[in-house]
Amino acid sequence: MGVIDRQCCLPIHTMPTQNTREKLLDVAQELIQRRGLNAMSFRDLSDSVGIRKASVHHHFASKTEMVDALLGRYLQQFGELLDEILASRASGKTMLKRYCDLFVQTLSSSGNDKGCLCGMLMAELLSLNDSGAAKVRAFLSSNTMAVESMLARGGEDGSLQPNVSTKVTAWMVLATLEGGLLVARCDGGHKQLSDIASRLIQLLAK
Amino acid sequence: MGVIDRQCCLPIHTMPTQNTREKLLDVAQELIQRRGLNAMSFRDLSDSVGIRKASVHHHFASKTEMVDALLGRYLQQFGELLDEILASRASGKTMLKRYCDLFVQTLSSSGNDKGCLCGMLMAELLSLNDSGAAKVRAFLSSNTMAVESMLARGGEDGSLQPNVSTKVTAWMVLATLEGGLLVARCDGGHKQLSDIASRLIQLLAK
DNA sequence: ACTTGACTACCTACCGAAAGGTAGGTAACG
DNA sequence: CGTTACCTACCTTTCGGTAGGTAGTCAAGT
Repeated sequence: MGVIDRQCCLPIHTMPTQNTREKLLDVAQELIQRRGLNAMSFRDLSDSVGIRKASVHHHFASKTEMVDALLGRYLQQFGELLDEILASRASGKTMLKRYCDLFVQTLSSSGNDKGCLCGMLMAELLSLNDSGAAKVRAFLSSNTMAVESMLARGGEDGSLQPNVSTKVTAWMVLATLEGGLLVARCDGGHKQLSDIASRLIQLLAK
Repeated sequence: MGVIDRQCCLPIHTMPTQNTREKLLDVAQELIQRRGLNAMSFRDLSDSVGIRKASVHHHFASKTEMVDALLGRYLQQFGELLDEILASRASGKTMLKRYCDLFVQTLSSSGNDKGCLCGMLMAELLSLNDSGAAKVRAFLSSNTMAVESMLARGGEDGSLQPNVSTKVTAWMVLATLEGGLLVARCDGGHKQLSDIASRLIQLLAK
């Protein structure tokens, strides 16, 4: 009762546990997407959330464990976005457009500053533990599977070339978007990524 | 005369100055391509080359200055490779294949471990100084210009679609290769990147 | 021919800051 | 009374970077 949080002026102990943990993950994700894993520290997290650095260890025993937890959450959230697209009755081409928009929005909603979480971590793969690296690979796998479905759908409904429904093409689409995000982030911004995605779809359609 | 280098058993002062500096850049490039900029330290460099950490500062005043010098060297070397491809009398499609091979070879010659130097640094862009960031952008610019030339050439000689000779398509090609390198490095290796590149060229050709 | 002084390429020893992480305590909740 | 969510205080290691010294090279001056 008498103890007041200096930051938000609400009684500390009335705040649900999950909030701080989720906030830490939010900040961690933000920082990794902007600066990269090795340019982010526990001090950055604790300062942003308003707790002490040591208290972060109450939620995550180590940095690698935190990244692992972050990847778990991210995989689930991204999986839901993929399912949402795949569950619609849109054409394959429209699905692919919506999928590309996920990447464009990452850039346009952040002042052209954020990369893909897994894209950043792919570059810093050797700083991850086995579980973290496996989750990054799981991200790649679930994405290519989703894209493959879209390509197959597009081949059936006539919105995309029928013969592009291959695993390799799905990998190519993912590579283009991940690379495009990386490139556009440090050069032409979301407009550039949007152009790249349009050109990609155009090639797969005609 | 009497003073002997512990490492190579050659008189220290008969060894040309440039060697140590170049060796440091070699090791730095290797480490950045494998682990990333922020996972590499001056101690890593000095240990690999066989001098003391403080002596690295004799060659490079700071870490950012070292990365800047590394990027300068890399830009020049990569520029020569691009010129070599563009100066040949091959078809546009063949040129594009050779260009893609530059990325595939990075992976296949390193046990699927190395990424593109500028690809890694694009992810860690905020850890660079202004000059370094400018050089990364110069890398992107010179690459897209080169690819654009290849696409134009391919449009003329009939080996590629005539209407793909746009800046946007060149950006797309670069994005696919940078992203493909990133993806293949942590999943399917050089074979996967080779497949992605083949599929890309196929789309641009037919 | 001999000395001088600038220069190069290292060295040892050290600095403050920041990193990830630990130990042990406290206050509220159920 | 145990659990949760924090705290202060402190640890070791590593980071980029600095100060100051030493041995050898080399060209100019006398």
